[in-house]
Amino acid sequence: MSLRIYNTLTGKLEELVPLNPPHLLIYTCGVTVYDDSHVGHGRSLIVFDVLRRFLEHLGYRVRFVRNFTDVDDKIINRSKQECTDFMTIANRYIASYYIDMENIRVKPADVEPRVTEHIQEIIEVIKGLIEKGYAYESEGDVYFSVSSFPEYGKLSKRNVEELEAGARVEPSEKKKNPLDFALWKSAKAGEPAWDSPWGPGRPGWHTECVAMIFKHLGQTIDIHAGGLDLVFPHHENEIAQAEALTGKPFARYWVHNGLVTVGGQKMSKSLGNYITLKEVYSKYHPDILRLLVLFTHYRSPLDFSWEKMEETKRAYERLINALEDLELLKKLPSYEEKGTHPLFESVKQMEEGFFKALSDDFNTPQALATIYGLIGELGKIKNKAFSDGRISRQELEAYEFAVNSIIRSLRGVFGLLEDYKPECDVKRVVQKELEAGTIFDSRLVDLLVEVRDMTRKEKLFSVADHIRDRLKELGIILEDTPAGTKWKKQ
RNA sequence: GGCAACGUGGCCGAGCGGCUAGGCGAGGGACUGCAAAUCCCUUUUACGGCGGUUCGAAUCCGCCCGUUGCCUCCA
Repeated sequence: MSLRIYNTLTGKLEELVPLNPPHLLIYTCGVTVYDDSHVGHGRSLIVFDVLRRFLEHLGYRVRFVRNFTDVDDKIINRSKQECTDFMTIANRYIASYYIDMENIRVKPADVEPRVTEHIQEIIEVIKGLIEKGYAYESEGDVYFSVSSFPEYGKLSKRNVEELEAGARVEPSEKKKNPLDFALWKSAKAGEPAWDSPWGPGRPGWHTECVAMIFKHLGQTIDIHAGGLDLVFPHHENEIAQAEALTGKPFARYWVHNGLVTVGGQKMSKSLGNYITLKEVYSKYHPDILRLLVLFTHYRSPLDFSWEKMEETKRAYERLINALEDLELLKKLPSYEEKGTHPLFESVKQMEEGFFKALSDDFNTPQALATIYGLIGELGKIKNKAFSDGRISRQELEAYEFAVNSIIRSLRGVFGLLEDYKPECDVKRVVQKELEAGTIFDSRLVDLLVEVRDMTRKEKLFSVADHIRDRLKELGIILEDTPAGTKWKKQ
């Protein structure tokens, strides 16, 4: 199986053919570390994390690089506000980023380079561009000359004349052309600076990715990924520099994820409508954000709301219930039945559908639909077993087979259910909170459930209901099933 | 203004020439001591508007309307 994916460069769906199979080189533009990451960053990180896992699943030997922009105007401004140096700010938010990534279950990249550790490589790229006549020095700055690169605009489908007409770029007498962009910025007083052939200064934004890709991946990579808002000018400018310098294609496939909106408007720092990842995972299990992201096709806009988080949470609970119910079904008396259960075939179809959907432009919503189709079938088996008060061995085996298949698919590729263990999940969470001193011991809940079951057998329902009500006030939900009482948090 | 997307049933959201996507919500039923959970049934001209191509269009083409993104830093 291979992947057909939309390439921004060609505007078409294309079959992914790596340059040197089975090796696959992926670069994704990481974050600028001047503040906490928000849901918009989270979506991009989750999407490409899952894409990477899927490609690994397909058998590619993926080398995945994601950078940190750790020096730029916003970081410098922030450091001025706080009367500290830019590195303090960068290090603080890199640490914050790692906490976020752990909490939303995004795997670390194979290489996570920082701009400030690649100044020399960046200078080499700029020197090369000047030598070849694509860039020029001007009063300590260095600019890329857009008019020297005829293919400029090919990624974002713009032409230079239109850009010039609508240019909102501040006119600068240092530039020959308003569209020219800075490769090197001369240092102003009090700003971080590195020595260079053009005097002290720091790199412009777009060169860093080129230099880091050359160093860690090579001159031509397979996939270059990022948010849709990076297409222009960032990725356009990367292509111009890299291809001007090497004369080779820079990236074979350009993959961009759609943006996160709030009330239809782009989530962004400047609009102030952002929600940090920390706020999200302080309220919800990390899987729920992942599920929300994966329920939308990666190229569509995703409108974030807390209502949608609640909806997704309910959908997630339905999934978890279906998995957990295996343990309840095991407690029922079983009997022998002839033949193979048809569910085995459904599981096979689900798995095929799941991977087929992902192969078709990474259609995660379609892949989830196959999973939920199977969950419906599991519900039917459970319903029948509970009303019969028993289950056939064949059904139980088929159910377990299905559960294992769902877990394998969701855990391996989607990065969901990482901490899921049947029967232990809720208790583990409660135990964690116990250690934090915010809740009681799960063994005490077990005890109360046991006592309540005794009162129910004696038909002392008012006592049983009182226990259930009081536990509910404490955030513990009891559910009576034919196979016994189960409890969960919240 | 230029460029690029998008407009699907109560809401969200796949599909992109013929075959019930899926999720959430709502109503009814089964089950239950009562709940919860679960399943079943219903939500039976869903595809912005108007034309066109076709045996057949949500799906292709044209125009119009509306929303958004990019054109400045941005995942």
